[in-house]
Amino acid sequence: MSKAPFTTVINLLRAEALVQERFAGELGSVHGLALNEALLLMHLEKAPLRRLTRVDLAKRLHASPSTVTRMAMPMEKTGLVARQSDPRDARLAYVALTEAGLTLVGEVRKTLERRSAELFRDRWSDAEVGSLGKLLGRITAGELGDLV
Amino acid sequence: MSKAPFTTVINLLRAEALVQERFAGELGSVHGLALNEALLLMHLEKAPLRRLTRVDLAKRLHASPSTVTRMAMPMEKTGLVARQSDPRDARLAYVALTEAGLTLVGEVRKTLERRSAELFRDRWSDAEVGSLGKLLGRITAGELGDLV
DNA sequence: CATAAAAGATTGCGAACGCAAGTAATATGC
DNA sequence: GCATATTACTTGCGTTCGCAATCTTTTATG
Repeated sequence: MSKAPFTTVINLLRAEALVQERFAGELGSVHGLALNEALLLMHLEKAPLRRLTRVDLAKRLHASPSTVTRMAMPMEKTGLVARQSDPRDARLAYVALTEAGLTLVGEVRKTLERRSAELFRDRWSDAEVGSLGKLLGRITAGELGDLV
Repeated sequence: MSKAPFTTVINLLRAEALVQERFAGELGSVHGLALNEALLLMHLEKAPLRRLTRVDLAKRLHASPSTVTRMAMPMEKTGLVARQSDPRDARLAYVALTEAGLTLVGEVRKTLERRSAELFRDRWSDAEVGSLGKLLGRITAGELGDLV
């Protein structure tokens, strides 16, 4: 019985923690966003009408619907998202990306792309980065909401 | 300018979230531990005298010292860890693994190994799992506290 | 040797989160 | 057609966490 899967999972947890603390700082000071808020905006950007219901967002963010409700509240106040209702189903409350949100998410994406490149700048070949990304993608294969 | 690094980072975040929600449930119901608590015990297990100061634990867990203080409190009550002081430096308050903690962490490790194997059981070759683990390990290369 | 600086640990405070319960609207079954 | 179940969302409550301030102890500096 090999321990390779266990090692891989442990390394995954550690790598994610490192990335999170590397990215959170600049994301907050430059754009005033938490990492989860940035992901929320990026999911909206990729959604068909640039809007998603709270449960759909929750699934994509691996969060609870209540968390999404509370995350959307301040972002609605600052005008990044807007609340939309569905005329055919009054239960639905879409979180919709506004123009301001669309502008911001573009800048956020640039920041994240630059930071991501820095993460692999030393001692990583393009092939290695690509291979890692591909393997990681297979773990979440089948999930909806591709952010890239 | 390629977007491969960005894609890799996004996939890393998503994969970690998936793993966390896959593992947390069983870890809590079977062993009564959160994932972070399990990692804390495993770090102690690998430490020289099976004990670490709170700041050392904080670095290994990517958490703040105050978080470690608060995490250790209930685990001390349940007898998994014990508080030890250093006769040569009265500032230090070690978190030391007890016999009960040592026993538990062994079972926890078995659970995590089994779950990890399940994660890659379908559609993954041994070589792929090994390659993924190796690449992830390079992200956190240089950090102390190997858990495997 | 005295004073300053640094390090480890703890606590108050506020922010973020999940769960469970509750409300409102739609879907399903007889 | 009406009762029941399901779905979407929200809110109360408790838990967890980081930051900043504080205290104690050790180390550095003059």
